[in-house]
Amino acid sequence: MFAVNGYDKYAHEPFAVTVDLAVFTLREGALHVLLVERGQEPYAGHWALPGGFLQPDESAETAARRELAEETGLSDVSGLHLEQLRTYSEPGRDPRMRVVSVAFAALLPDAPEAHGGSDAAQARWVPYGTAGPLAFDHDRILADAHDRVGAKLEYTCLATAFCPPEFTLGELQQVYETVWGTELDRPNFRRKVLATPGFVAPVPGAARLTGGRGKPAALYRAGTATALHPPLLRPAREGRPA
Amino acid sequence: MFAVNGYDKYAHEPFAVTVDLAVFTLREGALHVLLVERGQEPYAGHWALPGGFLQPDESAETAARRELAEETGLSDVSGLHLEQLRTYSEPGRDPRMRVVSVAFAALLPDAPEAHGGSDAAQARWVPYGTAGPLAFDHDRILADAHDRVGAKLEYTCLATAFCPPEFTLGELQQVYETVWGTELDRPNFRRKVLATPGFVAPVPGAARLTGGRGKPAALYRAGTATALHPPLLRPAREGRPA
DNA sequence: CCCTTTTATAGTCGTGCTGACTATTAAAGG
DNA sequence: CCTTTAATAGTCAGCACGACTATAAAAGGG
Repeated sequence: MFAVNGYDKYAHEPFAVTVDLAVFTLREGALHVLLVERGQEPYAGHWALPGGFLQPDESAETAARRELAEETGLSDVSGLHLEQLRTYSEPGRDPRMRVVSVAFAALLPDAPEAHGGSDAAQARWVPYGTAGPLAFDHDRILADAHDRVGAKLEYTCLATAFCPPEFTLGELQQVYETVWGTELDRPNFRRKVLATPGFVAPVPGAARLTGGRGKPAALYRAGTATALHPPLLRPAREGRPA
Repeated sequence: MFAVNGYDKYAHEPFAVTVDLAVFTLREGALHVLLVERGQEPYAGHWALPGGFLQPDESAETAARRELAEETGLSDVSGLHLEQLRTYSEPGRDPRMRVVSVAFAALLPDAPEAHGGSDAAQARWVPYGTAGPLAFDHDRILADAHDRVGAKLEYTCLATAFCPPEFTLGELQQVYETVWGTELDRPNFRRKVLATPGFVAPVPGAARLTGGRGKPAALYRAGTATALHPPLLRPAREGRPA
């Protein structure tokens, strides 16, 4: 039996607990999200965020990383950035049963072509914003994830999580521009990043020559810092002061 | 029976879902937290964060607000700031059973003397940091909540949630100083707050005269803005550049 | 081989936010 | 009436940031 005497004055109901993942990557200068196509009702044929049930012996973080490995097909997801977003628990969010879902955002430096992994459902990278209405409340979760990632770019070193181990400052700037949907001044961005200790570390003598048409760019690695003091604020939108 | 056919390839286990609340207020210039004393094992006699089980027909937010009303004894908690922190789901966090807990932070402008509410367990305001080891993983939850609140003071108008409907700029400054544990320059704080449109709105002709010894301070209400652009950054600690 | 294009990198200049500091005003208390 | 206390006003320098210009180093085309 599930009930335990003397825990609280309320009898407690059991809930199904799932994890849902908003997995972001940059492909060809555009922000992409990993989606799976649902094969069953409800929302059969709709796209949804990858996810699955929490198993008895694992935490939500462990389950999220397991699902991430399964859906992306990557063998090693241990170094990837995975961050808990929030938990969605509205009673009607799954029409069949009561499901409480812990949502995560994951950031990938490069996108291997998605495949179903061990699941039958196919997974696909979709440009952010082009997916039609997603199943359940996944539109909301995805929008919340995008907001969170955009906000964390301002005051953390999160942007390097989108980049391969060695990257140029131009690639790092593209992360900001793509996620924020704005353009940044290149010399100013460079000055700001280099002036922040621990944000990036130069790779001595290395330069990216592959296919570039202009002057080869110096390569950098992610530094040891995690926070940005002061933050790298995104440009104020119209109607917003300062 | 709880299982539903065809949901996913995994058989899913049921979990108990609770909400835990880190309720903060300012009493006599010090940050206080609402704690309850446990009467039963495990952790009998230890202090713990208030909380309880999620009921079948309510979301975590609804449950949190219900618990907040019960534990504080306040009749109207609808205007209080309540914010989801994150979800704690490590398998061993409750020694008896598998419990997934959605943690919230709540901010109160003024602290009514706590009482047990409808619960038998007594609730008490405790200065932040003075409580001994809390039950379960509640020390971690409380520390996470404090971090979150401190960080959100920087870039949101959250500080007004600690203040009564009408407050002075000195009281608002005390919120920052108390939560951050630092002192701020009064003229500079004033300049910054007044220069941020929508942070506070003056109450025309009103001044706080009660008991004050110096010049009476003008009264303000919370403005319509929610975010601070640019943010009000806390002073850099030693060893931290910029 | 030169010239254009492209991209990275270097530097300049002015504005505005901020920290540190001083001065003034308006109350209470002895 | 003078001191104390706290709020409010104002000053000044440093620096971060936006906007902008200039130079360097590659590829490509005639």
